[in-house]
Formats: sequence, structure tokens, C-alpha cells
Amino acid sequence: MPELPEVETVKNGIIPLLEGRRLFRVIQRRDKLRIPLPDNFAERLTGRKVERITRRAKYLLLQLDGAEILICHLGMSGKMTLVAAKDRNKPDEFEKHDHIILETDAHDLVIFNDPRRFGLMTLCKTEELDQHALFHHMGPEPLGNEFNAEYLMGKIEKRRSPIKTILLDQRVVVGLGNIYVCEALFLAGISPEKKAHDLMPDEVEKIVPIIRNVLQKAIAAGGSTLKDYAHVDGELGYFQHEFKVYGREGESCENALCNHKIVRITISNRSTFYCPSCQD
DNA sequence: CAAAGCTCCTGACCGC
DNA sequence: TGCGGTCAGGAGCTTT
Repeated sequence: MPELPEVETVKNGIIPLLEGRRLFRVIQRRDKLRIPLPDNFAERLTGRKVERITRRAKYLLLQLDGAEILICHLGMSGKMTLVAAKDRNKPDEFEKHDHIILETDAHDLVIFNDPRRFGLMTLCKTEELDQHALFHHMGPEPLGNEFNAEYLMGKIEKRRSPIKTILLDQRVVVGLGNIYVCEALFLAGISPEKKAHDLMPDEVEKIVPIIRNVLQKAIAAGGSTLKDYAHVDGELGYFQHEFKVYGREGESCENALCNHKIVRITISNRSTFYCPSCQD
């Protein structure tokens, strides 16, 4: 999916349509996604006001009136499609994997589509969010102050797993997925296979701002793709972006003076791309 | 054959 | 040696 920057972009894309609006109609076309949808899900959402939309980790949080939160996760293949009221077909036509459709009181549509159904939607009382099973063991946000070199050192100094695996662990830090971990490790010159406890203090110091930077640049890139939806009509989800190593197996390393090729290996069952010369 | 995420299971290991 | 807790690695969910 959608890692943190993509979720942030989806958030920014749906805010203009949803924030401050009431849900006029909700269509639920399946019983369950990754987990079962709540009982009477559509009925419970209908008529509710969406007060504010935020993001925590890779989750979208729609604060509803009545002190309840609609939790959304896009999984690996989830996306949101926006259809402006004026662009709707006479009878609405939905795609095979359009699972949940939100229609606002302005009659715009936000369609949640997810072929693999690794995504989810559920409801939670606002005050119970932090204790919710999906949230209670989450680590800090990578863009917040709590995520710093001292914190990260404490998390990795006793871990024998590859640093890549540790950075993918949402208990250590949230929001990073396979792509941005590969990118950050390349930019830091650290091999994804390096054991976490073998990182030097200067490497830990270095990778924190690199992680922040790679995410912030991707968020900015997502923001510019949003301009394509100025007329409120389009798909929000994974967006293609310039990657230095991800998906570039066999291509030349981007670093000047390096004439090596990007290699693909598998770490914890996930494809991992890196430059064997620049990262060690 | 691979895929952007996440959870669950098993077996190994650790300290008391 | 036994016990509970933590850690590491792998399978699996599902569709295109």
C-alpha cells in the first residue's frame, strides 16, 4: 500500500469533500474486508457528520459526531476514488472491488476500492482509540519529535534482525513500508542486511533525518499529484514516484562514481533493493 | 512469479 | 530443570 506519504495524500484528497459534511448515504457491498465490517455499518454511518480527518501511522481516521471514529486502512491495494456530484452517472455504476461508497450531503462520492481486501474499515469510540487492538502497540510517528536517534538506538541496540526488518516493525516506528525503508537505507549508505545491533551511533544519528526527509519529499510529490484532482475526480492511492533503488533491480546505482548495479534480495519475505557497493 | 501490509504461529532463546 | 516472556523467521490472507 500506500505507505505513510500515500495515506497522507489520500487524506488531503478526501478532506475537501468529506470534512464538515454529513454522510447522506453509505453503501456497503461486502460483509468483510480484512476483518468483518461492524454490524449495521452503513446504518450507523448514515447521517453522521465528518468533523475532522487525520492520519495515524498508515490509518485514516474520520472523526464523526457522537465521539466515534471511522478507522480506514488501505491495505496493499486499496484506493479511494472521488466522484463529484456533477460527474455522477444517472444510475451509479460501481466497479467489482468497490466495497464501501460514501455519499455526502453535497452528493459527492468517495469510493473505497480494494481488490486484495487487505484493507479494513471499522468504528471505534474516540476515547478508546489508543487502546484499540490496531493501535495500542504502535510506535511513534516518524515525523514527530518522539522519533529521534536516542529513541531509535534504544530500540535497535539489542536486536539481531536486519535493520530493514526493524524499520518495518510498526512497534518501532509507524508509517514505513517496503519502499521507503529501501530508499532510506540507500540514502544512508546502510545495508538492509546489516544486523540492527551492529549499526554505529553515527549511522543511527544519520538515518533519522534521512527517514524524515524521504517521507516529506514523497508527501510533497503526492501533494503535486493532487493538483490533477483539482476538479474532484480521480483515484487516490498508490502514486508512482521516483525511487533510487526500489524496483530498479539490474539498473545502475544513481550515486556518482558508482558503477554497480542495484540488486534484489529477499529479507523477511519481502523484496529488498540496494546497492552492494554503496551500502554496507 | 510478484505485489505497496499486517497478523499469527512455531520454535529458539533469555533470565530467574 | 522448569516457567513465562521475548524474539526471529516464515506462512498466509487475496486478486490481478
